[in-house]
Amino acid sequence: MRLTRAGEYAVRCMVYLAHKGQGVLISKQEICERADIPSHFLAKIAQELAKAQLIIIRQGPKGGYYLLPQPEDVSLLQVVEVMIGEIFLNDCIDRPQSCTLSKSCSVHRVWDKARNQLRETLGAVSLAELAEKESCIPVFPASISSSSQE
Amino acid sequence: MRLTRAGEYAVRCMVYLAHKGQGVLISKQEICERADIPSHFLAKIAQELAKAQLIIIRQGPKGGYYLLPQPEDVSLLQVVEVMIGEIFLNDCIDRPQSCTLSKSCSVHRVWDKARNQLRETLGAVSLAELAEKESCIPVFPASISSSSQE
DNA sequence: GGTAAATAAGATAATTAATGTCTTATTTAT
DNA sequence: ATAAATAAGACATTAATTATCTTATTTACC
Repeated sequence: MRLTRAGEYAVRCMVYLAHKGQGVLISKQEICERADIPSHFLAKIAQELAKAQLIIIRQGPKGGYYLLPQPEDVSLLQVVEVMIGEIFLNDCIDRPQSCTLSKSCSVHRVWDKARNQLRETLGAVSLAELAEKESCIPVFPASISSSSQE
Repeated sequence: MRLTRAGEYAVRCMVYLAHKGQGVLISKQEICERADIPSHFLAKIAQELAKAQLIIIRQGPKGGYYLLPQPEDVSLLQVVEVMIGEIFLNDCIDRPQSCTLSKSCSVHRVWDKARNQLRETLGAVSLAELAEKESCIPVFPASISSSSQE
C-alpha cells in the first residue's frame, strides 16, 4: 500500500514545473537531472500527464514540458491518480459486486471512510502550495550540469 | 495502493473468528469455506497471524484456530499491518534518508498526515465492532457443506 | 527545404511482489 | 498405533512495476 515510483516521479516532475510557473517550458533533460528521474521513464510518465491535460509537451529542439493549468488548480491527488488510477484502498470499494452486502458491511464502511479521508487530504493541497514551500525537489535556478543522460 | 488478497483474507478470517468469540476453536476448513479463502493460502496467513499472537493454531484432529486476544483488543489496523507490514503510503515516510529534507519537505508533510489519518481510522475500529454488525463474512451458525477443499 | 535536436510512441526486457499450489513433516485425538 | 488435521517451506504462476531500447515524429535553425 504504497505510492509507486511512477507516482513519485510524476509528483516530483509536477512540483518542479509548478515552481517554474504555469506555461514555462522546461527541457525534459533538466527535469530528469534535477528531480532524479530516469529519462525514458519520465517520457512515459509525461505522456500520461499530457493525456490528462496537466502538461503540454513540446517536441523538437528547445522542446520540453510546461504546466498547462495554474499550479493552484492542480491537487496532489490529481497527479497521483493520473499515474496510479483512482485510489480505492480495498477491492470491495472498487467493485461492490465483489462483496454481496457492500452498503451494510461493517468492514466496507471503514475502508470507505479511510478512502474518503485519504483522497480528501491529498486533494486539499495544490501544486502551488507544494512548490512555494521548501521541498525535496531542488528548484533553485542554478546551472544545469552538462552531463547528459541521453 | 490497495490492500492485498492476503490482507483481505486475514481480515475475513479474523472477523469470522471474532464473531465466534475469543478462545473458540474453529476448523481451518470451516473458515476457508465460509470466508471463501483458498485452503493453502489460509495456512500461510494463519502462520503470520499466529506469529503476531493474534490467533492460536491447534494441530491434530479437531484442530483449527482460535482468537487469542479479546475481539475488543484487536484493531483492523493490527490485522492489516501484520499481513502487509506497516503502512507508509510513500517511500520517503518509510525511509527518511530517501529524501534529503524530509522534515521540512512540503510533499513529505502531506503524506505524513495522510498516513497518520489512515492508520488512525483503521486503528479506531476493533474486531468486536466489526463482528457485531452485519458484514460480508457469513457467520450464522449454519451447517457446513461437506465438500471439503483438502 | 535540409539537418540536427529533442521528444513521442510503442515494444520489449528485467525485476519484484503477489498469489496460489504442492510436498513432506509434525501434532494430537481416539 | 493410526488417522486426521495443520505446519512449514519449497516451488510455480501470474501480474504489476520499473526500466530500457528502437524507430518515428516534430520543430528550430541554417
